[in-house]
Amino acid sequence: MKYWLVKSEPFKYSWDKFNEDKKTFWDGVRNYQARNNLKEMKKGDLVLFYHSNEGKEIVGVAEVIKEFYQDPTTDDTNWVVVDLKPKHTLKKSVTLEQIKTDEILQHTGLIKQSRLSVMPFTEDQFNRVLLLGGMG
DNA sequence: GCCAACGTTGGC
DNA sequence: GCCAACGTTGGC
Repeated sequence: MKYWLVKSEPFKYSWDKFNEDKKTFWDGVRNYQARNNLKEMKKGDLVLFYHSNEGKEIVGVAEVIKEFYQDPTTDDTNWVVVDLKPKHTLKKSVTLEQIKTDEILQHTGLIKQSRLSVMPFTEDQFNRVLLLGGMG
């Protein structure tokens, strides 16, 4: 199983909205590196949900329930989506501030490549987020 | 609102 | 194939 992190601006699509919807297809990815990451997601993989701009914190964990397929919001076959459903809400959000100063998490793409919207996490990094999020 | 980082586009 | 110009993202 693999681990990932996706970003969303809460203004556009928040964790709360995601929980109301019960599931969503992850659309709007228009960057090849992020797209390639989407394509590598397998059913059952766990995905951290990060609020960018507003909040700047990891708020929950989602699960991949359907692997990649053509993005229904465009005819351009370059772009794909995956289906996600909410799994856990973190007891405590893990803030960017914490991530930047944490020995394990400061090495994640969130810090090193701040513009990438879909990125892989290692198991260690993933577990560290759960621990800091009060889910350990 | 500004700016750094970085991806993409297009002229040559 | 290089590189300048431009656009977008996201932190501050």
